[in-house]
Amino acid sequence: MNFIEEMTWRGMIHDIMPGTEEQLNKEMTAGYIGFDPTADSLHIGNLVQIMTLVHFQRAGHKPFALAGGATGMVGDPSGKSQERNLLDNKTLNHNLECVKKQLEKFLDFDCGDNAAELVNNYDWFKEINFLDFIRDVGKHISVNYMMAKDSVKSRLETGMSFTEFSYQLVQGYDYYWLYENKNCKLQMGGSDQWGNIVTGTELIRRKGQGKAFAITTPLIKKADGTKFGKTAGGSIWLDKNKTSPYKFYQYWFNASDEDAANFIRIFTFKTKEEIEALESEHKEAPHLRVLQKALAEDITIRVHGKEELQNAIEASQLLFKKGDEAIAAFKNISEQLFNDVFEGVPQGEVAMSELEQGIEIVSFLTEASGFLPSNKEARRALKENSISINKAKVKMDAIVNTSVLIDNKYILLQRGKKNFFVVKVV
RNA sequence: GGGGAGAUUCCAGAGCGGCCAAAUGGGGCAGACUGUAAAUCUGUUGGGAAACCUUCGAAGGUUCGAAUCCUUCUCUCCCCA
Repeated sequence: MNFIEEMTWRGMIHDIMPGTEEQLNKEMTAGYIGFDPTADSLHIGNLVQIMTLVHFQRAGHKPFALAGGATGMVGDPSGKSQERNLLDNKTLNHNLECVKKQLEKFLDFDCGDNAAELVNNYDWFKEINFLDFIRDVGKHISVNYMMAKDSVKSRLETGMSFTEFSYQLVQGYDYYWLYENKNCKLQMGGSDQWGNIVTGTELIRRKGQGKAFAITTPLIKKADGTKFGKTAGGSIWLDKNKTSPYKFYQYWFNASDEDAANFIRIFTFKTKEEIEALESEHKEAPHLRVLQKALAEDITIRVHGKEELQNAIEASQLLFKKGDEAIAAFKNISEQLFNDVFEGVPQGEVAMSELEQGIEIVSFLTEASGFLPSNKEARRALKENSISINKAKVKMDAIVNTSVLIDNKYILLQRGKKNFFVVKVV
């Protein structure tokens, strides 16, 4: 199966420039995707592009991952309704380093002819001065053409700086440069990048008299219409310090049936047969969530490794066990495992001396442990019957004392099904 | 430079000088139903046990009383030059 076929059945192709498939079938082709250093970590939205590059490499082509040291300084207006604030150089460089490190984890940089390469567009842009750029590059692209782009058109009402307006030319030049210097004939990216990519192929056609191609991936959507990769707490990051492996695992595990079926095609390398088998298994016994499980395991292991996955699974099992079973499991846990398992779960501390005297539930939930922000919130939660201590629901008038200690050290607090909090007694 | 519009609680968006901690929708959280799913229904969504306290871009002022009136300032948007 070739690259295009692979991408097609996985639902990862949104738009493709005519002639692309012929080019890919003809020879080993170099292709690239750009990543902007807007944060100090990539998030799971970028994972689509990463997977695309990996598929590309697996199909025998040569992938380039471009870190946008230069484009990051300008700011891509695509999909943005407002002018963006520019990052200062220090932040930008820090972000760039972090992003580079993450990208290196996914691609094979040492496999001969089609080994992946990492490039930074700042390396060629730092040599270019403004006058040369507007003479040699700007001359080939008309303002009319640039204005016709969606990213520009949609901003005509609210306004847009010259800086952001120029963005497509800067990105276009990247493509041109890679075409000239690395024989790169394909650029891929999210569907919002189509305009920018096409400016590049246009530049290659006019300035380089060459032919270059483009593929975009669809914007990933969830069935309920909410944004993919975002939770109330923010993005799901690939950096485990920003999103713990436990949370990361849980994000995928909690995917709806419909989403899980789409995600497993996009974010794993499982074959069509494997996926279809999983799907029918899932249909037989939906409550087992085999689809979500397979999805979550596959991605977590690739991003965080086997060990972190194990911890995430153990934490999940422990936290979602029912009643006595959970407590039993909890009691047997070693301190080491406890720390690993609950790394991503918020924690607080309470003094043993206080606990011995007994603490009224409301103040235990707030001042003593720091689980909930205010007494009012605590009362509300108790009224809603949503608070559990060690998996058992508690009432408004409860007094917390040493009798609820697990292993003489911990208390597991919980609000609702999914919000956990560990109190360590010191 | 000239003219106009606006800034409200997480977001959008109402808001007669007293009955406004502030309508409504969205989002969030929780409960029921489940499968740690979706859909649906219900409750809740500044702090305080309460009296009451702190909030409606900022600072002053008028008033017994201001998110609502006045002054200045800051910021945003639109139109004209």
